[in-house]
Amino acid sequence: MTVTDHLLSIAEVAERVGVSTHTLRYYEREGLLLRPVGRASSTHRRYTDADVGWLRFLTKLRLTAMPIARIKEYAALARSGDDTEEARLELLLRHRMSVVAQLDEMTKSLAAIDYKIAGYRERTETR
Amino acid sequence: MTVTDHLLSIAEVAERVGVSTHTLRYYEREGLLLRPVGRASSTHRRYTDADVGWLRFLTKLRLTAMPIARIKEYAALARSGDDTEEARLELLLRHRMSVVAQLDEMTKSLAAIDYKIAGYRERTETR
DNA sequence: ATAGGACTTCGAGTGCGCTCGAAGTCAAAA
DNA sequence: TTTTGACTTCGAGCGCACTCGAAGTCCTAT
Repeated sequence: MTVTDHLLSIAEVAERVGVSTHTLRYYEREGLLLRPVGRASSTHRRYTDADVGWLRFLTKLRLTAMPIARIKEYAALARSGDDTEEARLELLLRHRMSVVAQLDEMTKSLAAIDYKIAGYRERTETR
Repeated sequence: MTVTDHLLSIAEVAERVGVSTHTLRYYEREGLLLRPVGRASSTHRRYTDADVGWLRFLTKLRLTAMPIARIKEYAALARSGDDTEEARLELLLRHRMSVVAQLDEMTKSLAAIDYKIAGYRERTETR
């Protein structure tokens, strides 16, 4: 918390991170955040830049199909201190394998789709 | 239907296509197939090579996150004859855009994950 | 001071894509 | 011929990740 911290409302964070305010509250309920979100006057949430940074990373994990439960594990490790760094690294490395596999499958599927498209193109343009 | 056709049971198709027999029946119920699956003795399904080919392509559409409903549209077009080829081409082209976008987002996410991994590596290996 | 809108919690509802189970039928091997 | 196990239909159930709505509270601008 330095002087340069912008504390953001939930709506501002939703816009910056690209999810709904409902989803932000859901993630918090599920224990996916690294620490309790600050509150203005003990009710309205106030997010730090660090919170936003983590949420942005979280959305990348989701985008690469990491289940909520796995992200929860990762967040729990991160909350448990520095001696869980190795475990976190291993978790990310395992996830990395899955992402590479997904990219590979998608790329192969794209090739099949392109092949089909080429077929239609031939028959459509020769008309 | 040539002499060289291997008619396959649902279990054999499930194995070849990489989905469960339950899923195969579900796809059929949902109207995702191009034509009625043949039957042995009017009960047990018998799939042709063409059926398997379509199912393989169908799984690639699913793998690239095309919703069941869109696949249903595509199959309906394909069933409606040759004059829907242009419409099918457009559908596939639109889907292609989405696949490319997904690949791009995934690749960017992978970069973020790799960046995080590199950070852990530094701190873990310098110990 | 007051109005209006953004925020709060909490539980319930939704949509998608399967996945399962029951109850029964069929067919290939011994 | 009998048995075993793969097949059939049908409707219901499930898991995931949100998404929504109700009912109430708080902040900001006028």
